Amino acid sequence: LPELPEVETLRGDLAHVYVGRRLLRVVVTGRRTVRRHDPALLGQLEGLVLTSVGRLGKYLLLEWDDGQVLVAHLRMSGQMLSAQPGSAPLPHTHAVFVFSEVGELRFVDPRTFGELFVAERAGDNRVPGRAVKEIAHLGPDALELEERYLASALAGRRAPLKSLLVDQRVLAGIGNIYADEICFDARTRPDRPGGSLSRAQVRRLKTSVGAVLSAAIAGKGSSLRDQQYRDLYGQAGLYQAQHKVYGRSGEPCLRCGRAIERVMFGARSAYMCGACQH
DNA sequence: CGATTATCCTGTGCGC
DNA sequence: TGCGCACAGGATAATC
Repeated sequence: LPELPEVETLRGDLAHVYVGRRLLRVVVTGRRTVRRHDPALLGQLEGLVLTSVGRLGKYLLLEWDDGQVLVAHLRMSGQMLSAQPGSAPLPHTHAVFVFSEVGELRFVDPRTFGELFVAERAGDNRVPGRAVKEIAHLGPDALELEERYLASALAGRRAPLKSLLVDQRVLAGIGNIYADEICFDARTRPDRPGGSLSRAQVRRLKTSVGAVLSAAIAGKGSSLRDQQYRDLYGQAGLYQAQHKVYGRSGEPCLRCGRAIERVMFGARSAYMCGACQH
């Protein structure tokens, strides 16, 4: 399940391989992959040179030399894979981008929740994605989080902290796995009302957001048992070995030894230690 | 605002 | 060994 660390890992690899290369051809075969506009619009990118690869939250922003932006979201099962032209495509390959010199970029997505669309940049482009109106509702990127903003975003909120952390309008980039890991690192219960955190707890939470996400990026993201996250080269991430709570229901807390529990709220679950998270 | 439910979808892994 | 089904959850919308 790609969240910020996985998307950031992919962003770096995409930039490394494809920036400066010319897009020769685009073929979209997925019926649902481009759904905000006519899939044929992707054809407008043919002949352009990729100038940068940005990221806002879990959205990838591939910018071209005429100002267009190809926006991509992997959702649950999307993958972007480099491939040699002529090699056998994986099942569920929905789009293929053929580049000069460096081969193909393939969009593979079994569950078809992922999407691609072309946007026009408009206005402020200092922060990647901010000039794309389709994702204007996103809060600040979780890696750019400021303590003052976090404090104001949580103030007065009765919703569970975890619900706020995974709300992309509040903060962009955090999903189910890292919300649990961040709450554990901050020693804060995920089911606490967001507005109940003290100033010191907000500060610690802010630190944990940065620490957990940075460590996960260093570990090239998390690949769970379903292996749905793969990097550009088809490799699994490494950070799952460092998960402290996610998926560890019943196993001992690495801090205090108490069994990790799984608590439900709404239709979603959270993993936490009932002894050292307050 | 918040809580809840549903929708999209396929691979996996469990119980029987 | 095989079948059926619950489950996984990111984003969004609808309803109360």
